[in-house]
Amino acid sequence: MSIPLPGTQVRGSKTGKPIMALLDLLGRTWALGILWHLNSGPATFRELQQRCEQISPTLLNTRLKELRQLQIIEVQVAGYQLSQQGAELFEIIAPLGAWSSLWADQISQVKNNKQEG
Amino acid sequence: MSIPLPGTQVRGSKTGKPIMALLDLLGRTWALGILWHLNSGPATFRELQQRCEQISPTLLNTRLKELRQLQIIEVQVAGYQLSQQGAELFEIIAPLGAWSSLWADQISQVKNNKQEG
DNA sequence: CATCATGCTACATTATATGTAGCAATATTT
DNA sequence: AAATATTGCTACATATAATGTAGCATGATG
Repeated sequence: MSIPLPGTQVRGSKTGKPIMALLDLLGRTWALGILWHLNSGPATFRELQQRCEQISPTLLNTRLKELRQLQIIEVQVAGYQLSQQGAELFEIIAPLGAWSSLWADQISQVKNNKQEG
Repeated sequence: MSIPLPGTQVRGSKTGKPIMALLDLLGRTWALGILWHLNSGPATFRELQQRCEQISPTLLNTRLKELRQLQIIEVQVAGYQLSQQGAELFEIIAPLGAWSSLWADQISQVKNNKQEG
């Protein structure tokens, strides 16, 4: 898959708008997950693999290349880590954690009500 | 693809944590895009297709089913629209718009510097 | 110099996405 | 009321992406 560089045509969108490039990038398997799991600190390739529940090395490497080229993550002695921009991006999506818990409660409630009624 | 119901095993993750279900869901092609484009108001199937740059009906329908089952969007007389929960989810990701613009600027700067040097 | 860990690549298999055609149902026009 | 148009979608063939396992090259360690 080609890198969703803002300003260029990306998967599913022809407009070149930055938001579309970003949504393409984040819409790829495990992209959000890698971001999420990198927030807990730098990690080597194999450790990141573990954090991401044994994601296949093929996919991990593909996503890492994309995220590096787009300057969301970077490599330092400590291993892969969020770049400054990546950290800012994480701050935006951080509330998804809390939201997802409420959402899970909500869905199970509805399920249970349906079972009861 | 099976529906990433929080509490169950989802694509790429075995833990069942709500956040992993959510990241799986949002990580599917056009899921974020549909959310994004629904924020501008309810839409019929064909109008939503247009907003999403002629996304194929097959994929649109697949995503809509998932998002409905997970109570992020709902269908009313006006067509498809964000549910209450969906609107809250949108509020979380809304800042991605501004972030992506800064990001695009940043990336093009670096590109230009490389060309110059 | 043997052993082990790391960061990957190769490759075959399976799962997803894309794109076009078109159908059934309802709404609209003539 | 017959013809036409629009809508919401399904079917299906093709193309693209993800998964999973094996293992190689490199550098560190005993």
